Amino acid sequence: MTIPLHRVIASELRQRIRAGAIAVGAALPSEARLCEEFSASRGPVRQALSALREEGLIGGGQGKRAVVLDAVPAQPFESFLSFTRRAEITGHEPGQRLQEIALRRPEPTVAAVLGVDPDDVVVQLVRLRLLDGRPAMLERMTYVEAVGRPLLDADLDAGSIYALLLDRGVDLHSARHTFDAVAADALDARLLDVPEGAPLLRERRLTTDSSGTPIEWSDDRYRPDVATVTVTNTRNSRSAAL
Amino acid sequence: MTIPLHRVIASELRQRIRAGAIAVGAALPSEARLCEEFSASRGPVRQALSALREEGLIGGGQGKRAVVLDAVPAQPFESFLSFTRRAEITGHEPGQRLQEIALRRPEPTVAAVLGVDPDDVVVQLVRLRLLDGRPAMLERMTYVEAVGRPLLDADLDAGSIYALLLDRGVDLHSARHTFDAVAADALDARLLDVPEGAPLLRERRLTTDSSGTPIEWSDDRYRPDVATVTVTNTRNSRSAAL
DNA sequence: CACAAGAACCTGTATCTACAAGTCATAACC
DNA sequence: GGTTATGACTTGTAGATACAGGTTCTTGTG
Repeated sequence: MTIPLHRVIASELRQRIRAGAIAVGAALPSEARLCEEFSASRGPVRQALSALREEGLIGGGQGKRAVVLDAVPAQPFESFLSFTRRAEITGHEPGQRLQEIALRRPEPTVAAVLGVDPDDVVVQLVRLRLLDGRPAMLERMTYVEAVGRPLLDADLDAGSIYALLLDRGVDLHSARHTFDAVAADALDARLLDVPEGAPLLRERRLTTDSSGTPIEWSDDRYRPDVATVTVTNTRNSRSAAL
Repeated sequence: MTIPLHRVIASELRQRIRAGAIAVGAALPSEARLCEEFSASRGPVRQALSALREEGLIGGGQGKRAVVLDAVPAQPFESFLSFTRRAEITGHEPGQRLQEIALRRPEPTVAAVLGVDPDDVVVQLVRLRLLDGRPAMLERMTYVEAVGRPLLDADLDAGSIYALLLDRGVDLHSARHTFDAVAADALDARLLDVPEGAPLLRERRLTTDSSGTPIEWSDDRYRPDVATVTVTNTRNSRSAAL
């Protein structure tokens, strides 16, 4: 399993930036230097720089050397999808309490979003997520039957559903997240321990496989004191992290 | 002013996808075909496909042809930054009412974020943004003096500050947006016409030039019924739009 | 000394070539 | 008939080369 050269270069540069070997505000070595250093042609070097640019780590312009904008990159795919990973990275103790899991026919709107027949069954679950033992987020998830059925037999208080699905070879490829603000309803208020009507950050998420077939639809509500979304965009790109 | 070939290819493909000439779920032509069609080598073609991938428009994998995931791309940089552009794209009539513009010394926290001395002056303004004549967003912006001073003489009820700054050659390059939910305070409630305590989507934004020097700090609060943030991420990338 | 011209350097764009590695449909085989 | 192998096709990676266009420092001139 050989790692592509452009990934090696990107990782190395990321590490130097994170470690402070190249300070924020300082310029990276020129492409020519990097080519020498890694014994590579300009192709892989530019691919690596392009990746860092997408992550919001570096900026620059034609004729100018690339400049370090930030030492902490937006986190990669897994951490964006997984509450558990995110908690680990930020040094908190993740936890969860399953409230309900059910096999039922979806509401028409949910069926439409997932692209399934309203007469087909789906797997729905409600789970309270904890950080260091305190309520942080309430998730209401709906899975298409093929993907969700194995969840009925799994220990969902144990850890990350995302990791579990990856283990089973489910092709989680892309996700569209929509964020807005809502007032806490009765269930939110009780489980998240906030007053009814308190502002919550809502994330609605549609996850699809690599051919675009929907797999999961979720409505997650965060206490705003424990989670924010961060999006970084430069002139030709965007990049985000929770 | 010649437009780079890879941009031409990307625009053309984007247009075909938006127009439905290539349906959602269908496969794009192979790279070899696109090379023939645009009389290009694989370089520009792959650059174009990579751009569409970043936007969440297409997906795919090694050996497989690229597949259309979505007909509506996350909008590019300008629209992410500019309320005015965004409104135009979505077919609404943007408007604004300047509440206040002032030259004053910043609070310590704001000074720290912008990297200016607390004894330096900054330009602060409060503006209510409207969609089709109805209150949609309240923005509280702080500019470093060099950039903000010209704003004192400009007609800020006329249109986009972003466009105005670009005209003056200000190097707006990248921005970091942080989203969360807050309860409306007294000023929010009065101007946005919502009850005090109602949930609002808050965007805090730090805009920098291409060398990473901060230019603007802003606290924008949206009525959640008029704005959501959408983030699309695929296995190796992230991309976002309001 | 100030300013302008030039050289050196850097990134952006594009082409051609070659091979590795994954997917898919067809054909041959048991 | 079902299963496996083969081959065509496709994308991913990497190299070498060339030139355009922007930035920056240096040098020479008024």
